[in-house]
This record gives sequence, C-alpha cells and structure tokens, in this order.
Amino acid sequence: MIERANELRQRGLRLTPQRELVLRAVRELGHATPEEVAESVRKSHPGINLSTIYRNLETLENVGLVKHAHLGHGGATYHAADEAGHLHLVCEDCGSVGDAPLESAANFVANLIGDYGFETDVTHFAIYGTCANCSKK
Amino acid sequence: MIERANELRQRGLRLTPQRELVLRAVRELGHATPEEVAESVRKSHPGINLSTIYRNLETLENVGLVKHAHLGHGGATYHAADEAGHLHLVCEDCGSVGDAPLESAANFVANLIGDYGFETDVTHFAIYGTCANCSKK
DNA sequence: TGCCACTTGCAAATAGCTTGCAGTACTTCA
DNA sequence: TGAAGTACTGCAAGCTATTTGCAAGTGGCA
Ligand SMILES: [Mn+2]
Ligand SMILES: [Mn+2]
Ligand SMILES: [Zn+2]
Ligand SMILES: [Zn+2]
Repeated sequence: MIERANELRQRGLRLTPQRELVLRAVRELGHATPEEVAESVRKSHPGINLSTIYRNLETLENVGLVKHAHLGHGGATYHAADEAGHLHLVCEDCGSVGDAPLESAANFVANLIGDYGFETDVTHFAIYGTCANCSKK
Repeated sequence: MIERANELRQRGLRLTPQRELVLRAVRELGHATPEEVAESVRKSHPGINLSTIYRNLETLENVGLVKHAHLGHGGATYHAADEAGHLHLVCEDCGSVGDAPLESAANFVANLIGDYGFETDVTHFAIYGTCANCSKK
C-alpha cells in the first residue's frame, strides 16, 4: 500500500494498479534496475509495458517515494526512499554491492562543506573500489 | 607527442595520427566525453570516425595513458592519466564540475579500509551534491 | 453516472556505444 | 626493397537502454 496516496492526488496524480505494483517491486527488491522491476511486476501483471515502468519510476521519484542511484557503469537502480540512507560499496572486480552507514562518510562530508561549501549526497553514486575478498587475491 | 610511444609498440600497438590526435584532445579538454573528443579532433582531421575515437580511447586506457570517470547520469568522460588524481565535485543543480584533492577523502578512504577492508578509488565516480553557489539560493 | 485530465500500451524514435568487414598502412623479415 | 603479416581505419549495420507520440483506457471527483 501507498500510505501517502495523498501525495499523489494532491499533485493531480493517480494511484493506478501499475503504479502501485512498481512501488511494491522497488520496495521488495532493494536495488533494482527498471528491467528488474519490470520482471518482478510481470509475475502478477504480465501485460505491463516497459515504458510504463520507466514513467512510473520517474513519477514516484518526483513524489519522493523512490530514489535512484548509480551503482555501476550502466544505468540507474531504484530504491524505496526510506531505505536509501546508506553508501553503496561496489567492487570493480567481482561487482558485489555492499552497504555501509552514512556515518562512515560523515567526516568526509564535513570536509567538503568546510573547504568548498559543497554539500555532498554520498548515496547517489557508488563508492567504487575493491572489496575485502578481491583484495586478498 | 606521446613520450611513451614505446609503451604502445612494446604491446604490438601502433602510433597512428588518429591515436595521437585523440590523446592530444583528451589532454587539452580535461574532462571529455567521446563525442567531445571527436568534435575536437575533427577540427584538424574532419574525416575521423566516432568508432575510431571509441576504439582509441579504449586502447589508450589499456596502455595507461588515459582513464575514464563517471561524472553524471550519462556516459563516461576521459582524462589524461597523469591528471586523474583528484575528486570530481559535481553539482546536481547547475552541473558544474569542481576538483578537489585526494586528501579531502583520505580519512574516509581509511575508514572504509579499516571497517570493511574495502579499498576505495574515489576518483572513478563523481562526488555528487550541491555546490556553494547553488546552496545559497 | 459522466466527464476529463491523467495513464497506459504500442510502435517508432533516439542516444550511446559496439561490431563485422574490406581496404589501408605500418612493421618485420628475408 | 619487396613480400607477408598484422594493426588500424572508415563505413554500415547492429545493439541496448531509454524516451516519445498517439490513440484508447481509466481513476477520481462532481
Ligand atoms: Mn567506469
Ligand atoms: Mn542520477
Ligand atoms: Zn570484489
Ligand atoms: Zn551548482
């Protein structure tokens, strides 16, 4: 369910079955590409079109229910907005995606504000590098 | 000139006019997309094909003369390898790209190694946020 | 119940990048 | 220096991810 269905209606937007399915899929999947969202949604609603997925992800993001992040060289992935508050540690070797709390970066963020007045959103792009496993080899 | 033309030949690669033009363009432009490199190169060599640009960027990256980074939602941008050692502060509002020294992140990088054994390359993806100018508004 | 702006599915278009191929041009080695 | 081998290039076609136009469908309020 979308608790904030109001947020949609207040903007003149509607709560369609497709829109709700897209949101549910994003919530269940954690980090999902549009393609993965489509695959998930189609289990219960096979006819849904990819363009509908893209349009709804955009709409849900505008309303603030969903956010996107960039975890690799390719396209974006989507999160539920309320679980978006973590870093993504992406391994360039094995491709694994680890999470880390925002506090790991608190210091860094403070540096950039102090030195450049730059307010960082550390969650939007991946933190790229080599994971512990791959470093050993 | 490519001082390390040897590095190419040692690998059985050749130093063609196109390859040299691509490297020169990357060096002059600072942060350039393949499309921008093409545009620049075509000023003196109009016939050069985009696929030649892509293939040479890849080759030059394999040899270690250029590197790519991801500064926005779209494609990659290329640097000369020797000026790649800095953070990219990308403003989500105005799109400006500021540079910051690696030291700004030294602390952060140390945290991630300590806590997760994760070795970060902070230069590969942009640091995303709001620049000083845009924050004021 | 009826209207109407918002949505959807579908097809076509676009953007960015990659690949196959045949001709060109370096390099190496008699 | 000429032949042979391999790298490189331009061009056209192909791909993948995403966007757009449009006509038909529908949620939500009167
Ligand atoms: Mn990359
Ligand atoms: Mn983004
Ligand atoms: Zn790894
Ligand atoms: Zn800005």
